[in-house]
Amino acid sequence: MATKISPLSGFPELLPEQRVVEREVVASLAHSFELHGFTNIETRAVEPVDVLLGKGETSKEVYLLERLQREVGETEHGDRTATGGLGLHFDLTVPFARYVLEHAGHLQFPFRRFQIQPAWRGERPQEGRYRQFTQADVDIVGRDALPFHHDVEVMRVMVEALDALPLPPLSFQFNNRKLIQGFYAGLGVPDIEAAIRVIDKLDKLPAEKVAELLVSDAGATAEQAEQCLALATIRVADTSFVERVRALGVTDALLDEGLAELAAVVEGCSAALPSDITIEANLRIARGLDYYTGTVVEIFMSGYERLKSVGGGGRYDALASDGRTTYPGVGVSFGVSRSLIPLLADGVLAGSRPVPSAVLVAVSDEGSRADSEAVASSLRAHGVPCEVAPTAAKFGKQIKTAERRGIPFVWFGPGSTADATHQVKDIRSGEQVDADPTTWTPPHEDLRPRVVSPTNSPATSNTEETTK
RNA sequence: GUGGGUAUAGCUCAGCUGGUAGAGCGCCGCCUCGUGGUGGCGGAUGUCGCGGGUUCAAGUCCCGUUACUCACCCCA
Repeated sequence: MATKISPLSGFPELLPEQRVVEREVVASLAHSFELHGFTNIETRAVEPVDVLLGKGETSKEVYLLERLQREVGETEHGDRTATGGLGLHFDLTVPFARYVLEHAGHLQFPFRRFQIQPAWRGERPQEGRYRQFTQADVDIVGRDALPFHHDVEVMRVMVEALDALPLPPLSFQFNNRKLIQGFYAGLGVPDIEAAIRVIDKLDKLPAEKVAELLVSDAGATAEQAEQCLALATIRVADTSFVERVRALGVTDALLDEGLAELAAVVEGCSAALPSDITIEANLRIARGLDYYTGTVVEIFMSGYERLKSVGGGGRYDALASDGRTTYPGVGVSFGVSRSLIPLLADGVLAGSRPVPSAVLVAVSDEGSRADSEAVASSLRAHGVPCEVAPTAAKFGKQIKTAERRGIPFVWFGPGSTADATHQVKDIRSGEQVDADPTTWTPPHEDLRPRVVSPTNSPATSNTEETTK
């Protein structure tokens, strides 16, 4: 009795041609991170529930693990949360914090690592929001202290890593928690935390409504609310925000520190290579998560603003703590699934072919299959991915087989050609030439499947326009 | 979790006021007896999501259910 097969909402699966894109992107990210000396780790898929729920983000819909065969003493429901039940991690930061504590004795600090793994959240799926998704995190964590220059460094690494990807133009929007907190403190806003949460709603609520909430929730005066909004509307692509903030007339030591840090981050990231990536100071960026203590960033993708951020992160002075030692960290995360799956669905990105083979070696008749296998071995010996035709069908059919699989070349051995030579045919152009199986190699761009942009969507044409 | 929409061939979908299922694309074959793509001709494929009800008769109407999907909420 066959079980009914149907898609599972929120658990996307890619076809081979799309998977080419994801693999290419992941490989490129890993390469970029490694260029900067970040080491890779992979943490287990599960964490104890109390670890998962410890870090403020209690609203996450954690998937709990349950075995079909329960062990003696295990209860059916209810106290799993309290008694060390297991759950799938919902991000890579919480497992990383746990990993740092667990292995602190074996790590060198500052510890620089990247992690590209799936995470799971039981929330309602939507475009760009899945129940299983892959993200790429890069972080630096120190013991007791982590100098500020690492904030600049890690953000720059992500700018460079994303700049190397074939994505629509991205925008990194930075802010600094010290700047906001210092400003609010200097201004005399009674409940700074509440004020930050309210300001974070600026893109959903109109300014007047936010001003009202600042008064009602954060205890601000109307004048203070106005000043908070004035701060939040500052958004510039250089360090001129410093003067604009000063012009608001608030003075505070923490504010000064935040201004200096944000300026350093904006300057440091802008100094990276020429690119399609926009760097901005956007003083309304707050990030709801309350463990951020300094630099904060959100990343947006041109043409895909509806996805909200495709990445984000920042500084957390207490990423992890074992009671005696505190481990501050700074890092940023990029949503691989969130950004790639919509781009694949829209045809903005695609794989050049669904199979690795660059060559299909034709088979004249089943009696000579070994000859074809030998040709394939010669090609593989110098790194040309290839496969042998599945049947000794008519050559026209074998060529069609190659075409359907996106394989650009068909190889004909001596037994198949009029003058008994080895020949290779580019089935796109139809050109067929003599070739030596021990040395022939396809053009570099045909050697491996690669990422292509099949449609001229708004997102990709923006790429051309914004290139200076 | 709340509200809306949808469910028919591998894919995209049509199928009116009920009368035992269709198109395009794709696929296979032939025209062309070992070098594809264009063209022509021919062919195969469906428990019409699932369960129940009304009816002489249900893809179509009613009820239920499941899945998918969109919006709200929240985030990568």
